[in-house]
Amino acid sequence: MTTERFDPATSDLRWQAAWYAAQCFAADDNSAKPRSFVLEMFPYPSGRIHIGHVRNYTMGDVLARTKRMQGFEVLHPMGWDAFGMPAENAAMEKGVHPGGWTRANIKAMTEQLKRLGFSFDWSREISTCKPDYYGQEQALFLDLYAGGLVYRKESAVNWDPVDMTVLANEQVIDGRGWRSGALVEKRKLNQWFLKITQFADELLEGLDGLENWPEKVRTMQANWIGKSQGLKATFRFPAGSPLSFRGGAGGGVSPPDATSREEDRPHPNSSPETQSSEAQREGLSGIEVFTTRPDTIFGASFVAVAAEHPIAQGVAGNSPDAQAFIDLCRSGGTTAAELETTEKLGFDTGLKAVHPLDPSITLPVYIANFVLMEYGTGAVMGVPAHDQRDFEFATKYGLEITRVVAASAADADKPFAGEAESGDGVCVNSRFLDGLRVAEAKAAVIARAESEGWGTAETQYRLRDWGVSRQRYWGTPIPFIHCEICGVVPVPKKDLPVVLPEDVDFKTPGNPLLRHPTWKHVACPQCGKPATRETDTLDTFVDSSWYFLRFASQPSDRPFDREMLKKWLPVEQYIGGIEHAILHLLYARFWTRALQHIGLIDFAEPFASLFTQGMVTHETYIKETSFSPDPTVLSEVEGPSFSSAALKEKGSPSTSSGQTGRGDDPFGVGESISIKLEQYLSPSEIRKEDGKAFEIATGEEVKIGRVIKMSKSKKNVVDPDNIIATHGADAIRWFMLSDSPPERDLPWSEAGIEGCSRFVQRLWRLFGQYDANATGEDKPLDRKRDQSVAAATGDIAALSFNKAVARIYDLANAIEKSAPSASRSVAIRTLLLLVSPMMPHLAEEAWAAFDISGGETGLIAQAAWPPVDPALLIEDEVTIAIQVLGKLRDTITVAKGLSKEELEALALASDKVQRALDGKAVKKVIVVPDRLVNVVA
RNA sequence: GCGGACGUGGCGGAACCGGUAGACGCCAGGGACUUAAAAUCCCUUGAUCUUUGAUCGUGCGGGUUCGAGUCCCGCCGUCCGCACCA
Repeated sequence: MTTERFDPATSDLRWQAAWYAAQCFAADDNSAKPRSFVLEMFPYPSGRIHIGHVRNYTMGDVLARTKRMQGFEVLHPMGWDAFGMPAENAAMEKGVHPGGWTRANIKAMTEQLKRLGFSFDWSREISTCKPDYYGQEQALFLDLYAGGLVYRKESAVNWDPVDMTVLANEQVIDGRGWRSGALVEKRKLNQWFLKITQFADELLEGLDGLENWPEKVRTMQANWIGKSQGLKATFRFPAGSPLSFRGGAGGGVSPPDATSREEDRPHPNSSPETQSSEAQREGLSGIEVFTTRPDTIFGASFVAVAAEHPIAQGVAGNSPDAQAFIDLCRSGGTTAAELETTEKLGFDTGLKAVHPLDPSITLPVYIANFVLMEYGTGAVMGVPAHDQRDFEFATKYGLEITRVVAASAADADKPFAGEAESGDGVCVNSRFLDGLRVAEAKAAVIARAESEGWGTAETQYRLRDWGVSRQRYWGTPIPFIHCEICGVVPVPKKDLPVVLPEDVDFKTPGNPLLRHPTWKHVACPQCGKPATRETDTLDTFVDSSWYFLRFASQPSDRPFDREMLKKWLPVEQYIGGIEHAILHLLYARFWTRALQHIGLIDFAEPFASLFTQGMVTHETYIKETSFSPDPTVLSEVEGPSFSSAALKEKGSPSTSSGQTGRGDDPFGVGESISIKLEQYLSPSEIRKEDGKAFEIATGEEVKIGRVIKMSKSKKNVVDPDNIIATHGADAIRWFMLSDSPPERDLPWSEAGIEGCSRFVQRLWRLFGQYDANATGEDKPLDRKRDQSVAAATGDIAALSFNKAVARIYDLANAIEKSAPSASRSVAIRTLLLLVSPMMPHLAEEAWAAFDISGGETGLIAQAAWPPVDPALLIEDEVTIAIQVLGKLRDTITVAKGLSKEELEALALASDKVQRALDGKAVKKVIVVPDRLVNVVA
């Protein structure tokens, strides 16, 4: 072997094999050492590892390796989130089996991960698509069912009539299925739900204890749960004015939809069944509203209900105008931009509602387009003075705007500056509430409502129960059986796992489980009569809601070993992308609490610390081609096929202004039009020179675009395999840790990876200078060494890898500049240990090749982390900044620990200080020992 | 609209608790070595000026302080999340 250069191509594989042979990353359940569970979010086996994975797993690996060296028993596992739609799409497009496709991807990606030298305990590998995993998931699902946390109900879903499947909201684009392009229908299907709302409060309050989670994630989850407290109040209809639509000419519109709201979001701690009757009653005697501002109740000037509200439906039964208005509401868009500009519209039903605190006041009842059926009671009291939406509505329809909250009593009749005032203040024009602060008034109104029986304190959540049914093949079969006699019957645990049949076909759209000739036919476990299996499968987010438990223990006969979980859980450090801030992390928290609730585990929160890493970004390369269009092409430019092909119109006004320009002068009679086509080029098609980019094929300069997340459509992706082949695993790992703080985006660059590669070689040369027999002491280098260890250790613990990297560069620079000595050899050995978690292959190679191990046998992966001598951390000399009036004028290097008087004297003795003082009298001198002296003149 | 994060050289970014702004890396420039190139090594590198030194400089405007990138008040901008949530 030559020691001239480090050769990753051979070394990487050699040490990966050595680690495997020594089993040095297998976590010992029975170890007496302190434990650490380091976990990165497991990947979906899409086919190839991408650079984001590399960043994620490098961070976790550095942490895991460092912790091992520091004497921890580390659990650092890896697995596969292996169920999901891409496998089925591949099946449909390429005619391969989802299972075969997934397993092939797992195999390929496992090789890629191993090639990067990650210190995973592969003996604990999990694939969620294997029956030994999803079978235990079915068992847990049954346990949750037994614990009352699983229920079934009819619910509206997005149904793609072409693909014959349910689509998630994110998969519906402009009302069409993302794959088929078919108009999506709303369908009512019986679906399985998990009662996450029962834990809404717990999940919210639990966030306070998650101090080692990013504030951002905690905030996002809190917003998602969306707790708001207020009053649910009934505004009854006047006596003697029964609702005309009840049983009236309008065809007896009973309010069947009255139940829809409650069905969509069952209230915490109450079953869906009790809610519907409650809701039905509500439609009769009055209108139930929810408000977070009961203090403003005397400012109410109308009541508004949603278009889907039973009262609106009832009115529509008698009034074509009302029906037309409801239809209008439904046609409105729901995108942010549309909502921003949509005018508040209402339809006066002619109905009146009585103010609960003063029967002499009656309020008009409107159907309004801004009231949502899905939230609260689907009806609001309109208080224009203190709610912006109500304000706009009242302004449009000439309704009264009564101020009931003001800065002070003196402002009781202050006019409004064109908008509602939603802030704090004191109540005015509010009778018994006058003078109370908002918070006091809220309590007073609620108390009154409860004592008089027209309302109750109410907490509303934005969070809905978690619908887990998917009409898909490639997922965990929901372990239930439908029997005509016995109803819905759980599969007995002894019959688990309910295994997915392999012999399915994807030639026709829809769920293959539904069409399978035999699979779904079973005997009812209760009565033994012919019955059918549930053919829905579980949302894949269920799979990832408990996989961390399975990593800690994998008994074959139950989901986990409770005692083993006590040893390893919660996960000490979880690392993954911010894109999972809500769904995955909320579901995993819920699942953990649910398991604790039903008594299966002993902790409430799964992840003690969470770290969300930034994305890897890359600049884009844009080739602009101009051409003069003929009319047929121009018309195509407007079409979706063109605009979706990464094309933008820019530059010339006639093209960028689009429709308007075209209307009166379609093709720019007075000037020639050129359209700029923008086409993205991939980094491999580019050569860079002096900060400019050129297309290799043509030599033409191309525009360097924004640095953005790597994506196929922008072609700004780099393939980890190519980088490993060229530079080795350590260089790419080093790049992932360098420069950018790990929570921020990391811009990938060719120059950057080359720099990393050079540093790998530079370290190799430096390690080659190790001389076990060198003598002599180098005190400053000793100090530098210990300071570097102390700092880097802290930086790694804080996941500030970029800072640890800077410390390592710094130490390497210092060693290179130093003369041979025993200190230098110790420093080289220390440096090697410090970089070993980051560049493990180089470290092992040098450890062995240059005999740096110094008597320690075995791998550097098993060596001890370098110790720090606290005495060496203390400098004996310090550089003192000398300021005059806060401006730096001089620095002096003195022995540490000089007294204030000595420092003051030294500062005043400085020529530079005297020159800056220019004869002015010194008023006072501020001395910060061992830091600075500031002379104030 | 609500919530959150951020704003420092050509670039990525350092800077403990208010105490020498720009560590470390990249890019760039100059030099050494070489027949040459690569590789490597050394030096320079915030701006300006009258350059042994001075002035300015952490998005903008104020303030507190002996001293502010850091604290306070008011703006501007960028990014992210949520959104007619009553």
